Amino acid sequence: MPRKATSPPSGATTDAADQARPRGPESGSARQRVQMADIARMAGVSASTVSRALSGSPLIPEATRQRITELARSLNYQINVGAANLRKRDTRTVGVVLLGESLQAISDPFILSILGAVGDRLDELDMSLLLSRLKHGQPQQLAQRYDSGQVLGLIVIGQTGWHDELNRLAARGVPMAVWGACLSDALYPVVGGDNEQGGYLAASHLIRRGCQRIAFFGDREHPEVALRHQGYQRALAEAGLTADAALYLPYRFGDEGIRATVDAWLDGQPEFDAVFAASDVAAMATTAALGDRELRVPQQVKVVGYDDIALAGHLRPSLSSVRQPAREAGRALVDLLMEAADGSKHRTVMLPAVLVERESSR
Amino acid sequence: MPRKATSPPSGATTDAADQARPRGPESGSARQRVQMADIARMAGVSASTVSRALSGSPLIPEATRQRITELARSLNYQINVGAANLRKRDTRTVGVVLLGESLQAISDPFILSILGAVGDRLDELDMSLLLSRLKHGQPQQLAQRYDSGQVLGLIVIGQTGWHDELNRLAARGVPMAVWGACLSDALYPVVGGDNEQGGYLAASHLIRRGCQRIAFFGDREHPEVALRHQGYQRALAEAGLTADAALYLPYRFGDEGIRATVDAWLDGQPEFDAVFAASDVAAMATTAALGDRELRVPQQVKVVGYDDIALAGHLRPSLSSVRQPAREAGRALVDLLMEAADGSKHRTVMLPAVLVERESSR
DNA sequence: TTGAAAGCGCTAACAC
DNA sequence: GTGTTAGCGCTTTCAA
Repeated sequence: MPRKATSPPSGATTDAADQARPRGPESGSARQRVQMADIARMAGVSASTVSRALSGSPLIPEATRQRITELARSLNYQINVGAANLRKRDTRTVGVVLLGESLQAISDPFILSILGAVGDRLDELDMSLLLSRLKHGQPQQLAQRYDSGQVLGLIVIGQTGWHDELNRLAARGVPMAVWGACLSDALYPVVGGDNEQGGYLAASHLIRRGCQRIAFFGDREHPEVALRHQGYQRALAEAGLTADAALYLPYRFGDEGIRATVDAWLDGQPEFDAVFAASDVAAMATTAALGDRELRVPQQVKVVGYDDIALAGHLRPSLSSVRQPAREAGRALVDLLMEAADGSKHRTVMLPAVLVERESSR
Repeated sequence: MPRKATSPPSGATTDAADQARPRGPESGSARQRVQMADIARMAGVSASTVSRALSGSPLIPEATRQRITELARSLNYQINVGAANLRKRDTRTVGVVLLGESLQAISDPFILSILGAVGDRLDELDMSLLLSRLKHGQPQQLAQRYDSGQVLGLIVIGQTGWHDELNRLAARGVPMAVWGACLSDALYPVVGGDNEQGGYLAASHLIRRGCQRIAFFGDREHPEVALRHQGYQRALAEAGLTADAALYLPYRFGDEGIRATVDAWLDGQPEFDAVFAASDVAAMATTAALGDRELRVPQQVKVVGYDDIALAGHLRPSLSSVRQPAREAGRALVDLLMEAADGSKHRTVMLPAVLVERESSR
């Protein structure tokens, strides 16, 4: 009986090999996957040869390589990544961890655009992305994400409240890269925007537009926001203005109750002519709250947000914002992680902040 | 020299075990991870015992288990998931694949909220999430995501243009669950909103508000959108209205040029008094375009979107929208996947559509 | 150029 | 209860 090259795993060559491979205990049906030994048998070579052929080893002559590659493709064979990783003591999977107050922290569009950019870069490098979120209160979970050996390192998005744990990991030699503020005592590689400059740009722009009493919405406990606030203060100082404590409204990123926070603040009848919010989501909530009180944006109150999320241009009025380059951020995070994995000394990447002027501050 | 129990992996018991484990070829430094054999040696038991203890086998007496667990914790030991998976021929990782026109499809907030919900559910079940995106033109890549053996199955978000490939996978017995429309010939488990009902709710609401010429923005080539359009038509028919072809504007989800599309349509001076958009992002772009032409929402034109993204309530005017329950969707997707992996017959989950009335259609 | 054999870190029969 | 042994699917010496 003729043996077709593309017949399912079975065409054995020796009696010993002829016995059916034991089926797994799974209840499923077609769980049987073709594996390297099958290819080897069908190609009449050893598994080593198949392995070498598939990995493009120069030891294998082109003709053989072609034949084996073709056979593998026709069987839809894919190397078992787990087994290969185990043997090679290596993996091309990166752990991406979203840190936040709650699991819903994923809701900020900007965080997502960074995630997307990291994913794009990993795709380019033919690497995989293992995603997880962590909320406060379980610092050791971060290490576990690495210690279980599934990933070559961690890309961490968000650092507030995790700085110490991140330093601990870095000290242990865990390869990683963090999106956040460049804290002076960070032992880990950081990618972040130029927050001080961003704050400065936003505030000086508003001042140039004639604003004198610029409110700041954002939590200075948050390292990135603290820097934006410094830039804001620098711009005020340059203009001979001083920051009024009554114009500082702290709120946390991802806070669902942002609208209520803003409303409560407005109830206090503060005197102000502009708002600089530390995120676009907050700026949107603010604009909505102002509108409900018949305060016109930008005529009566000018608003500038932060991040320049994709939707910012689709708002009415469109939202002025300080752009953070998510695409570059993603690339830099991956690249710094790879450097860390190679054992290079850690470095920091600061990305430029650019003010995008739109209607809300016109 | 005294040997502390918490000293790093070394404290050997026999001469043979005393030789240092070979270091990997990695250039990094502290790559040496503690592993089961180390724990075993230090606890004076065999690796099997450690394995059993750590996995909570009833064979191991509580005291021993405690002792081993404690030792493992003190060394920050984590089981090597890859090795365990290989041996158990099992994995607790799920592949989540975002399908889209481009890799940037991740930009729609609603897709993200589903991703978040899937992540939450997987967390609850102590499973991991391997994320990847796929653009059109490489159908076989979807299968590869599974065949490489890293995941127990796939959760696929988006189905437009992939239906055949999805059916092919399902026929092969690949465990999966898909977010999309419940197509009649789908061989795979689907979770989706009640799109027909959603379209009906939106349109009949607008009609009740006095609208007569309701434009529909969305691509009927897209199965979910086609259903929403059917519901829209049903509502019109009930009211004795007919859909005017001039009031149909197709656009693709994730299209960055949505604003331009809407502007071009408006340039044609269409006669309309309402817009029902198949996504909130499109509804936002539409509202902005209308505003730029001095068309007041909702006074002159009422707008209803779809998805009820978190930002919808923060807009000015706040956006009426048909809510799709992302949280339930995520849970259902994971649960259907688990059923599929268990070999159950595939079923379909349709989630209710709820109209959230806000200012844009008041 | 190729194959045999060892072994990555773990789990599960099977024996004791 | 516990240890010994075999082996998950692959890669890589080493020898031919």
